[in-house]
Amino acid sequence: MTVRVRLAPSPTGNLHIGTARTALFNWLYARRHGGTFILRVEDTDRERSRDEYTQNILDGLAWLGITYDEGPFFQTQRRDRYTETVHDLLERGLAYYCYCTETELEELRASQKVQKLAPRYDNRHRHLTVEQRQSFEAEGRRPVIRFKIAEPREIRWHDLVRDDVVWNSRDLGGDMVIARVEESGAIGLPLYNFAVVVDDIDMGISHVIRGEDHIANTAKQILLYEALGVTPPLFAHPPLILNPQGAKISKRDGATSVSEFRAMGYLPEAFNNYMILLGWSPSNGQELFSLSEAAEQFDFDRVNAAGARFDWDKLNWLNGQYIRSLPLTELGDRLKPFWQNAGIDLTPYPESWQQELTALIAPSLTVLADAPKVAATFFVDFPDYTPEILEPLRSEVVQTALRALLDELNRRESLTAAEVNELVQAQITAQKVKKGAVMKPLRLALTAESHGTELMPTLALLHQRQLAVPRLEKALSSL
RNA sequence: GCCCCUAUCGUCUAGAGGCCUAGGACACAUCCCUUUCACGGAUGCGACACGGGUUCGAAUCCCGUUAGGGGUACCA
Repeated sequence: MTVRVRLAPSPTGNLHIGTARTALFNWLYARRHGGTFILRVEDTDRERSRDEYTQNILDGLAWLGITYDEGPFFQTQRRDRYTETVHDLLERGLAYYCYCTETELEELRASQKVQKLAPRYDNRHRHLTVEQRQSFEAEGRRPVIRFKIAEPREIRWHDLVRDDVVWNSRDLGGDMVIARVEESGAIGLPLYNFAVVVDDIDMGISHVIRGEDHIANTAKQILLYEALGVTPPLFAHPPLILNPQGAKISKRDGATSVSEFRAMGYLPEAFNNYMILLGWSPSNGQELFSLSEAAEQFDFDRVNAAGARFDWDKLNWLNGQYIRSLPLTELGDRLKPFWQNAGIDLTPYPESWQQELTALIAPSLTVLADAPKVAATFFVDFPDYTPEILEPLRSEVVQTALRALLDELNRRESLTAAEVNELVQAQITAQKVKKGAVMKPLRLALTAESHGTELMPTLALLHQRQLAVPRLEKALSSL
């Protein structure tokens, strides 16, 4: 079977993490089976669709490295096909004009609620006479097109993630609206469930892979396939990504769109890896893998049917793993926008210095955006010394040792971390002090911080930029 | 309300009737490395929701309960 799958996002918001994972599952499945991955933008909701969202979705997919083989197609450019199909259904008596007003429908639902019944359309306009239609038209009512849903009836399909799913047509809410009608009386824009089916048929989609929230739509769509005389595709409904509390993930949960994760400094490799792990696992139990590694064995029999909670800790861990596995030059490149964002300009410094800095801070990074903070001390002339911070420098031996070190530093213009280490060691031996007694005061004198990146390379990097000597002098003189 | 889906450590998961004294990863704790933090290494803590069946035997199959999630549009 030729695999043709699609991602069908609607441009009513930024690329959502759930959509991204659906994209991933589609992409992996296509890759695994040598199939085709199609991108189709579902922009029939004209009130909510916006071009900037389309752009955000395209950018997000590109950033993640999720490439598509066909598209992007836009539903608003395929109106003729929908109109044609609506006419076909109308002619064959499978669809009809419904003139109910919004108010009438609201009243219907309200009374159903009182009777503790499921809200649904009662198919009241299914058999309108010509006279009734003309009278509604004369009232100026604007109709919609509804597709007839026969009841009761069992609809079942074999879901690739949850095996057999059974639905009764009774629970579908009555005859469904498939298209609006324009003021001129012409068929207007189609509604989601209908447009999807027409598109999936036209595009030869073999597998519909989408979130669990679409399960109810599948039953409706299968009916449409039948009406159009087409064998439905196979369906796979992976579960939703839940927030840490176990509910549907929302804006309140910190971040929901791919662009936000990008801005926070997550690597696309790590983000992809994490999203796949949320619901799927390779047979060998491997936790770190690339997209292509996953594609080699991805299948729905290993996709969990239960929803997975989003866990920042694990994402952070993965991101750290990927950051540390990056070649230094590559990590340096990826860090660039984050330095820039923090107002730090690295260009005046030698490549070698930049690279040593990158190597020094790499173990401390969880996300790329951490870099400016971790490396802050390298981009100021002097840290903020206070009497409390410099307290450990008051000891006579410490001062002697630091002065000796200062003299040595003054004599050398540039030092490597290894040379700094030797130098410090030599001074410690010469001054007959304990290393532990010197290291902490040295760090404080250099950075005014008690914790930080490895001290010897830090000193070397500071000295290369002529910052170490003045800092030591200032620290010693402000005692 | 009604319909559908789901149910293994705090979290993500392995587990397709005996291999399970339930494995791994994250988190957490302790120790080691490092006279800092981080990284890294080691060890530990920690789960089959509950109740009935089926079976010689059930985390695995069936039913029910409970809990969670999703849906219930002239949104997608």
